Amino acid sequence: MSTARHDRQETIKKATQLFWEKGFHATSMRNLQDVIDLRPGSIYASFGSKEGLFKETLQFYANASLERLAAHAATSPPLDALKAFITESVSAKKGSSPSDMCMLAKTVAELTQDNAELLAEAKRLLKTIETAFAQLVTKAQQEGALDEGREPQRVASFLQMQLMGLKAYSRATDGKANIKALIDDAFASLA
Amino acid sequence: MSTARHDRQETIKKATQLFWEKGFHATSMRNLQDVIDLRPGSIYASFGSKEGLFKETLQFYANASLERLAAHAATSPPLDALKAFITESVSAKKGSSPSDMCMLAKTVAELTQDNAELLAEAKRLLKTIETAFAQLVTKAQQEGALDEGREPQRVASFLQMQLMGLKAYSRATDGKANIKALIDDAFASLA
DNA sequence: TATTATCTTGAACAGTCGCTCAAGTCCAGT
DNA sequence: ACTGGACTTGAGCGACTGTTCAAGATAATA
Repeated sequence: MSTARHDRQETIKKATQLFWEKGFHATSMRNLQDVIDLRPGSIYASFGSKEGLFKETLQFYANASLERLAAHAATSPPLDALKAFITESVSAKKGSSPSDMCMLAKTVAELTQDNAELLAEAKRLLKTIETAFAQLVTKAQQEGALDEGREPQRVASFLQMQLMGLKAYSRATDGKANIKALIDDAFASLA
Repeated sequence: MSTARHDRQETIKKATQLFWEKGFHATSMRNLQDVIDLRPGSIYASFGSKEGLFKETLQFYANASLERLAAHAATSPPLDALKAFITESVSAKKGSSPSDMCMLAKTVAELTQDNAELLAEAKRLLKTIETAFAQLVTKAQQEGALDEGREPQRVASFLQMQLMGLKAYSRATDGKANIKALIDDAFASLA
């Protein structure tokens, strides 16, 4: 039975914060040791390598995103849930989240085939989120809130692309741009 | 009376390729030495530091982008030029450019305040490109190709955001997604 | 309390990082 | 051909990288 003296989930959470802020390469194991308050031996016993730990933080991040989306979907109609999720993702208050970027998109941007497994994992998780989008779009169509002629997968692609663009753009402009207006423009084509 | 034995522009070009592909942190000075075929002493005499060289590659990249846009604008109506520029930027054949991402967006995604000057420079260059977009939008309005009610700056923001999203999304899906369709969707709201 | 199994520690490893500088190479002017 | 000055070279600097492992600390069982 696991009798670890440190909470694994809590460790992953702290590591996620740091990796999300600084990216994979700019985060050193010594940074991590300080932040998660564990010495190398423990980290390597738990996660095997820097890559192993990073992979778990990616999954942790994606999971948290899916849960946020599900929470919106539980209380709002599908389209409203999607818009609320995207708005919340993009316009999170400065400082409340480690980076203005989506951690998965940031990872895909940063890594190359030198870290093929991590790159593939980030792509896979993005696809998972997109699938969740597509399911909500389908639900919206069944409820009559959206034209049935549109292919759900294509709409989901469009939304995912928009979300990536909005977050990247928001970061590039220090959030000074009129993000709300951009989101409205983006959703206009769905109305 | 520059009598340098190596062409400075050519050096910057090669460095741009490498930085664009691997990003700032993952590119080591030893990688650079091999690719641009210069020893440390020469590099530091010419560029001062890794940061100094990177800064020049950012400017080189932005300049090349502006020139591409100008070339389209010289032979096509403004809106067509914009769409052509974006299409070309996003759907460049795999392998022809070092990364599927925009180098400036990639840099903004990667860097933090630990490299404040480089981060600021990348943001500034993105803004420069956006201004060029806005000028073309204004021209389109003067020629009657676009509703005058729209604020050019807002349209330019929207386009910049779309471009960032398209490139990031294209990278995340290995170009397997129907990018053409996404571009059409993006431009649809301007028609 | 003694024993055992598990978890944690931190010094140390080989390798790489960005960078410097004395020595060497090259070429223009005489 | 020779000299003077600009340019290039590459060994090597101190600091830092991801990682290992023998030794120590801790909790559970007897």
